[in-house]
Amino acid sequence: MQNTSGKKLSLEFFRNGDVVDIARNLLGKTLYCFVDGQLCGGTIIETEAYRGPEDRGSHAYGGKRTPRNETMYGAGGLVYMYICYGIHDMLNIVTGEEGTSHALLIRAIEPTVGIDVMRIRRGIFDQDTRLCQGPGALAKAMGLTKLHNSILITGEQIWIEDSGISYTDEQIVAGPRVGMNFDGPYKTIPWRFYVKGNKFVSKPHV
DNA sequence: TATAGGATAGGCT
DNA sequence: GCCTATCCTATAG
Repeated sequence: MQNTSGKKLSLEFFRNGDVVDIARNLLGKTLYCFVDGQLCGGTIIETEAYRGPEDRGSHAYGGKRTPRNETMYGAGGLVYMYICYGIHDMLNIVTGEEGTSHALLIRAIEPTVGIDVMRIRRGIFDQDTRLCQGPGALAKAMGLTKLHNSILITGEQIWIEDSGISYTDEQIVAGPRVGMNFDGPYKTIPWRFYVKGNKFVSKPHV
């Protein structure tokens, strides 16, 4: 087992504050997963916020509640996973108090631990920047699937640590979220955050 | 019960 | 840049 000497983020981190702020604050934190006996991890460098019932882009838009998105209504700190386009698993973290439905999507990390395992899972051996570049790729590299839905982000399988990395406002880009196929203010609201110039950020770049 | 479509990624033109 | 795999989910009938 490799060193993960940072401070594990508590449930309070995800329960207090606005999902948009939390998504932004996660940049620079380290995501770890221990799946199939393999430890993988990396620096979070791209996130998106989905702000509950008001947000047209959210699965919980208008207060919609179905078996798929039920996890979003749980207390902050739960992992919400679902499949997109029938192929890609997406890693989200629920925020806020129980009964609210805010969540953030982790879109990309810069791998630092278990890179060899990620290469095998992804079948990519010559371009490490692609290993976790995009939400579907990230989940695959980390070994995460919808089977991990509704587990805690503070457990033994998946957690986030503060390793002391922080970015200034000038190092963070806030732009429109990816894949918003509808009209209205939430189509372009700048709730996608990423580290400027980082080679591991997913396309499209703003 | 049927069917349209999606918070993507990779390969091809 | 465009195309589509692939399949679960939501929604309508």
